[in-house]
Formats: sequence, C-alpha cells, structure tokens
Amino acid sequence: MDVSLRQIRAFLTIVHSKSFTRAAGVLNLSQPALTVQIRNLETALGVKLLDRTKRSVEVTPVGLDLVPALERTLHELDVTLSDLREVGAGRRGTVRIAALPSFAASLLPGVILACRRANPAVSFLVRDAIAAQVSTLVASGEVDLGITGGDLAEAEFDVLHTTLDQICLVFPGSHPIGRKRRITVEDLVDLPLVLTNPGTSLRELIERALLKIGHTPTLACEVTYMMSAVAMVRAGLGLTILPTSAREIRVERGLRVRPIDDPDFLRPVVIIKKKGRTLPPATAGFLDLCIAAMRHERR
Amino acid sequence: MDVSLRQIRAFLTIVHSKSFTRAAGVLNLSQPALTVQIRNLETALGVKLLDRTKRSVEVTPVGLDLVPALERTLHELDVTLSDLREVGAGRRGTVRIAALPSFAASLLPGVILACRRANPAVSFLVRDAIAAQVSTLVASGEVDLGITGGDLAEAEFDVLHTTLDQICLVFPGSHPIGRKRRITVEDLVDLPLVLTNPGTSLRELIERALLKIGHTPTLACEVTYMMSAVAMVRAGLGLTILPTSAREIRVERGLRVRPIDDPDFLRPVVIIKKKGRTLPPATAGFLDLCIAAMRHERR
DNA sequence: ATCAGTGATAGCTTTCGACTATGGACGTCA
DNA sequence: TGACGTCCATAGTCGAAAGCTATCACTGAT
Repeated sequence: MDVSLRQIRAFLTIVHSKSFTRAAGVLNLSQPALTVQIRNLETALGVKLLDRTKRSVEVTPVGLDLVPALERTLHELDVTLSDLREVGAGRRGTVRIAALPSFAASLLPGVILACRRANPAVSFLVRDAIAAQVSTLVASGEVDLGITGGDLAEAEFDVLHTTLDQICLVFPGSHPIGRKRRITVEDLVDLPLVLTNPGTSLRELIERALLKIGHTPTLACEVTYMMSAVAMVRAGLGLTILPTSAREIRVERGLRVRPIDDPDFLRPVVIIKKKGRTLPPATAGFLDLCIAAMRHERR
Repeated sequence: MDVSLRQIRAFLTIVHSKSFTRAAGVLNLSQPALTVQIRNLETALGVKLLDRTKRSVEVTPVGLDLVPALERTLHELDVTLSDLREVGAGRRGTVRIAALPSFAASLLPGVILACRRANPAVSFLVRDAIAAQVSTLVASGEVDLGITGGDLAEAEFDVLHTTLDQICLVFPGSHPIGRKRRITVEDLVDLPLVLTNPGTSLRELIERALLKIGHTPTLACEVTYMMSAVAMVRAGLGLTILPTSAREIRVERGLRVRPIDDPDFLRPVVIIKKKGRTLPPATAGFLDLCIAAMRHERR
C-alpha cells in the first residue's frame, strides 16, 4: 500500500501525545483505527516507527529521525492549502486586469478601493493599454479580465458585461461652439482637433465617423496621453474628443465638455475574459463590483 | 473530505500531461477515476484548479500558482520516504554502539569493516567507555547497543548475546613466572601489578578474586589506558592483567600472555540493548555480525 | 489480588475509490 | 455538412479500505 497523509498525521500525533489513546482523541478517531493506521504505515515503509511498550509509546531511533522532516513537510503543505482556501474564498489572490487608459484612471480606482475594503489581502495588477493590447493581454492569459472597446472580432472571448461610453467634445469655455444646443458630427468638420495616436480605438472611431460624411479630421496635434490633449485644448491649440470615462475631462478647470449627439459617438465598452477560463474567485468578486460601478455610472 | 496525497499527485500529473486521459495512463488509473479525484480535490479546496475545455485541459491561474509549491513539498516527502525505505532495509542509517575499550579496539574494527562493505552508506558512532558508562549510555538511549561486562543488575536491558573473555597475565618474556605451566590466582599474590583505575570492571574483578583468597593486589602502578599498562610492563615496572580481547596484548612484542586458570578470570561479556527498544535495521545487521565475530573468536 | 489503563485483535458496517459503459461536446476530415 | 474520433463527465456496480464496538492481553498501581 501507499503512504497517505492520514497515516503521517496519525504518526506525528502519536509521537506528540506519546499515546495511541490520546492521539485517537485528538484526531477524533477510535484507538483501534490508529493502531491499524500505524501498522499499515510501518508495513509500507518497512520500518518500525514506534515501540509500544508498557504504559506508553516510544519512538524508535529511526522514527525520531523522521519526525522533524515529516513535520516540516506537512506544515508546508498545510500552509499552502490553507492559503489556497483563502484564495478560493476570494479573500486572497491577485486580480489581474487590463483596461483602456480612460477606465484605468476613472472607473478602476474606486472599484479597487471597494474591493480592497472588502478583502484587504487581495492584490491588484492593472495594465492600462489601448484596445488592441487589451485583447492580446487577455488572450495570452497575462491578465484575467479586460475592459476595452466593443469592436472585438472573435469568439475567443466571453463578454461579461456591456456598457456604453459617450464620446464628448472638449473645448475651452470661451469657444463659440459652446453656444450650440446640440453638437453633431458635422460640427466637427474643419474644427482643429487634438487627437490621440492612430491605432487607438478612439482615433479610429473619430476618423470613421467623419469619413462617413465624407471628411477627414483637421489635425491640430497628435498626442499619446489624454492628459496632453486636454492641456493642448486648455492652451487654445484646438479642441479634443474624449470619452466620458476619461478622468482627464474632469480634472481640468475652465474646459467645457459636451456629448456628441450621434450613435457613432456612443462607443460600446465590454468587459471580457478568455473563453473557457475560470476566473479566480477574487477576480470574480472584482468583476461584480465593476459591473455594479458601471451600472451606477450610467444612471 | 480531506485532501489526500493521491489527489495532489493526480493534479500534478494532469498539469504536466495536460490531459486527463494521458495522466490516467501514467498513473495506471482509469480516466473516470481521475475525474472524480480532481472533482473531490476541487470541492475540498473550494477552488477550480483545472479548466476542462475543448481538446485539452488548462490550469486556472489559481492552480498554476499552486503547482510549484505542491511539487516542492511532494518531492521533499518522496525523498524523505525513500531515504527511510533505505534505512528500513538496513542499507543506510547510523549504528550507535558503546563498548568496553578492549572490544572497541579489537572486535569492533573488523566488524565495522565487514558491515560497511555490505552496506556502504551505513555510518557508525562508537563510544568506548568503562562498563558503568556503557550501561548508562544504553539506558539513556544515546546508543542502541552496548558491549560490556556481564555484571549488570536490572531487567532494564535485553541481553542479546553472551560470551566469555579470558583474563590473562601479561609479563616480560624474561620473567620467571613464564616457566610455570599453569597460572592461578595464588600466583598473583605479591607480584607487582600495573592495574587499571578503580571503578573499571577489570580492576574490580581482580580485587574481588584476590580478596577471595584473603589478599589485596600489590600495586606497582595505576593507569587509565591498557596501552600504558603494557608499556609499563615492557619497561619492567611490573606485570599486568588484561582481557584476551584487548588489542594491546597483541601489538607489543617481547611480552608474554598467559591465561589465568580460574573461573573468576573468565569474565562474562554481554551485548545489550534497552528493553522494549527496537533496533534500527542497520544496527540489527551489525549485531548479527558482532555475534558471528564473537563466536568465531572463541573457537 | 484487583483494578485501571494501555495497545492489539476480531467481526461487522460503512465509505471510498476504482472500473466499465455510456453520454455529450467539440474538432477534424471527407 | 455530417460522420467520426477524441476528450472529459456521469452512472452504476463492486471490492477494498477504514471506521466502529466489543473484547483480549498485558502492565503497573492500589
């Protein structure tokens, strides 16, 4: 027969309590059960581990040598497994998530805070990246969740939640366009725009929408970070177009933000995971908080 | 249910082979058995460890974190247990033995050599000590075997073997006593003797034997080591009395050795162990060799 | 000498784990 | 596109393992 954990635990318990009967009590077992366990263990190992003698049990020299090693190993295993149970309950673990920069800066901080408040031992790994990278990160398994634009192609992902992100025009308070009641795509034509880099989903969305009415954007400046775009606008270099989710439009004073009233500027946003992948429990909890926060945001 | 080693091994095997079916082959198990093992393991831990998806099995992030720790622990355990099996087979281990100096220097080296030839990984701990100390060492468990004089009092020990050690008179080749055909206790009276310290079993034996015929030894000199005694005799300081087992009587040239023809000078020698104690397998093998060597010696 | 306490043994019962057979999902290839 | 093969899951059955109760044999203490 093979050696089992039960047998090892039985052995160690007997060594500590120096008695089959007492050990049986500790292990919630009958004394004969223990006798059999030890007999089997000794048979399996081919060594006598305990000397059953008058009045009490003594460990053989061989058994004594064994005790520290077994104890160390068993303790390691127990720690590993009890940690794991914590992970299983969602009280521990690492939430690994990739998100568009706008969400990484606006939605996530609050959600992370809430999640950490509920389970202080949970840690977070946030990768902020443009849409194309987000899906790659999810597909490769480098992160478990992705928050990205809704234009993903394949059945490689499960869509866990969908919401909409209103794209807005950002302009100085003094700009004449502020007087319009409603801003449409047509209004964007010929306006000097500060846009994010080509390849970003936002840029593509804008170009596509303008192309639809036969135009291309009038580029005032091209930047990588939305923060830069906002600064440009503030300096009067032009106007920019950012999603509502972008934190940048809220921190900069003296700028005005107005939705662009066009279905093309209501960008779908999804939370995705790799298909067939189970989310770690802590991450599943985090997801729920995310969805709740998005619902709350859209109200 | 509790986590078992089988389950952990099953999990790791599946992780490596990335397939239930293949892992089942490796483990000589049916595939459904593995399915059940993993299901039980996951239930016990409250975590999904494997994602069973199309065509192949993937480890969940949580499971992946777990693999190295489990592997390390399991490997440690395997090493510990396989070492132990070696010990159990007597191929490894430490033989701990206390012996009277005469035996430690004469009988033991050969036996140890033979034992080591049979099992090269066995190591030895030899304590050479006078009779009183030998029994103490055995009683305390500091050694497993003791070779000592036969005058031990208690039922605290098991006597594993008994032999007799002829006590001899050692004298210079030129000494007149060499002309006697037979040496008796009476011959010892008034001879200048080089004796070992009071408290040694040999000294007590000699004093007791002389006292029986109403005498006390004529002390030429008192020494601790038999080697010293022999050197004194060699220098003509007196005669000495040593057991046959003493190696010293063989190495010194120009000395003569004659048995003292008296039952009092046929000292019983025993091999003992603590009662109720199981000998480690390597030590049991060593004991057999000791007994064989003693039998051979007395022929 | 009796009694209390220890571990071992025996007989019975329950539980666990393994096997065979089969089902459902998915990928592949004609 | 449909038949097939592969993979894991499920169901039912059976045997082995492990548990329990009752009792024994031994030892040490009263």
